[in-house]
Amino acid sequence: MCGALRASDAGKKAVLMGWVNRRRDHGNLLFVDLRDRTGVTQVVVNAERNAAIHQKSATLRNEYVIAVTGTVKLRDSNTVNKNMVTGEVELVAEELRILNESKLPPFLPSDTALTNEETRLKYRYIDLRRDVMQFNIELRHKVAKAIRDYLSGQGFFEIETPFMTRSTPEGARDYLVPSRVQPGTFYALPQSPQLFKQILMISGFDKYFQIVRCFRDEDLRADRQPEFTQIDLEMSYPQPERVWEVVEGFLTAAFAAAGIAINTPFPRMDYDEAIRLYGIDKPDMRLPAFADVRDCFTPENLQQLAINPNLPVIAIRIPKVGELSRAERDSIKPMFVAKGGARVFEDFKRIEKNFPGAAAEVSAKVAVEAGDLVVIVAASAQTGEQTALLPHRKVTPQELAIYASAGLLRLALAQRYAERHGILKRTGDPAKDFRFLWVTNFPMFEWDESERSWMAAHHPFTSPHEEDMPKLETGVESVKDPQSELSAVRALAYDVVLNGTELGSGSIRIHRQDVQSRIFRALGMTEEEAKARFGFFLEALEYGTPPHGGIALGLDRIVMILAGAESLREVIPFPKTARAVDLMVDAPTPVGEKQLRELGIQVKKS
RNA sequence: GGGGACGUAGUUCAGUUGGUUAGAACGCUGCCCUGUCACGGCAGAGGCCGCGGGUUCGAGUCCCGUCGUCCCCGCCA
Repeated sequence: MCGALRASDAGKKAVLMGWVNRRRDHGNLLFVDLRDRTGVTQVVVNAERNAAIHQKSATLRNEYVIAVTGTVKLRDSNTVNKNMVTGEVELVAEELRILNESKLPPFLPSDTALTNEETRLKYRYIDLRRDVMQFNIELRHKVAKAIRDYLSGQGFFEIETPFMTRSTPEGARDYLVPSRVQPGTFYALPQSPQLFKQILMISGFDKYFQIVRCFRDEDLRADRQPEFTQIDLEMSYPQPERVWEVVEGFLTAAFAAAGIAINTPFPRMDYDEAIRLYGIDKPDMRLPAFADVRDCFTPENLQQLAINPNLPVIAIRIPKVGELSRAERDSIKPMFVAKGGARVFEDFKRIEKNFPGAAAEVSAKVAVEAGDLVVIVAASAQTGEQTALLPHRKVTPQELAIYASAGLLRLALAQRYAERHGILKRTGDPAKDFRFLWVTNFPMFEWDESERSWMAAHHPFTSPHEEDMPKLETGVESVKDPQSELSAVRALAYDVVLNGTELGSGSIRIHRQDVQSRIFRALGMTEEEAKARFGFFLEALEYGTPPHGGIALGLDRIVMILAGAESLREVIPFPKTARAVDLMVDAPTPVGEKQLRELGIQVKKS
């Protein structure tokens, strides 16, 4: 291979095949950098030594595919290229075959400037030849293999589940596949193999995993593709800690495959605590938590600052930002996403000037050091009285609005000043800091204001905490009652978070049919509705279901972080654009009348 | 569904207040060159300024619409 030859190979015969990466023509002496996925080796063609090959080599162009037979030669010391692993040797061409010519590609794999994504995606096969993409795809393979090997070693079976399955319209929108044999009916592509893996537990395969494609018809983001790969696993009889142990085990193996050692066990944090300290359920632990500094101010201070004294006053500290100009400080307010009466009291300098006592206490509480940026987020004094909405939550909706606003600002500030403090820098930084975290004890239900109803926060197969079970028995009206005790039910659910990215989400499942029915009832589903949607599953639960639980992690996201990439598209060979289009194959497309007729489908002409 | 950024040569970009023939670098083509490695030198080709409409004596530049790519909010059990 083109990355294989070393000084120790000098004198040997070798055959290299690959692409012409670059050609340097010196007249009677010509160099060809020959590239394959392993690297680049310099081929030398000398007119004096072999006129026929020299003549042929003059016709070579970038991206031609060639085979070169020759002798490996140690380079003279003054011509060694220290930037190449093969730089101590070169291949002296004795035979040259042009295996295929190439049109001039729109961009070259060896280009240093990155072409726009539209062109890259249209000519993805050229783009994938670039060494970064070759590295990322190889990394993806290594990570997936390490996980497979680890889980197999732990006694897990990899078992396939159907791609053509049943639509269960909850959660994300389904991709649908029309049935020809039964016109008017549709399969759905799985959003996750959730019910199948639970049924595999009922079937006696007590440790299951699958590296599996999942599909969600929702709008895309840099870290969200409509089809994506999950490391899906389920096991019988686990405590949450046992699932976490397995995940920590395969992540250790996966990161080791990328040459990175990580520490286990991962720290754990309650959902409520994550909200209070970071304003988000997937905190980035590389940055300091924020602090409630309400007590640092006197009631008079708060009044003068027009801050609501009954709600948290959050101090955000971003380390090592350095002195900010007046203009920079003024620009903080516009980047703020305000929720529910939250405001930024951005000019901590002004607070220092006008309220030196309070400012000193705040500085002490958040442990300010020279060059740190401190921003205060609080509710304005006009915020209404705390309503009794969700009285059973530890964090009230008004408090949540402040925490969430502060959480968004914290990340926005950290990203803006990433270059200065170096903490969130993703690319080009070899010394990477990986902070894993288990977030646990999520609420079982979330209040959906538009539906005026409680919804399952994770999914309806998640087991509630044993001691919260009685709170499910609040009557049929409770699902429509924002003040019902449902708000206090905690789920045996957990997320694994890395540097502010949700890597995966799992739970201990419900294994008793009566509990499952109670959850459906609590969600306002009648027995008939539940039966119509999940009848097969409710029935299966009745035939000796072992306690079970599991998790699913996003493989693409893991590889993205390991690759230091900003987008999933950098670690997926054939990704889709923000409008869910494949620019290379040009999908989706309209289909012909005949195909539609066979499926019994009519398309509305617009 | 909403907000923002961008679209000029094959590629990455520049293009002033609306004003003559739209530029640079890389790439490409030809010629020269025996130690380069992002080789070098000389010469050259290459443009529907995303598309459509408008304003204007005159539009890459201003206005309206439209298409595409990217980022964010909503959405993602």
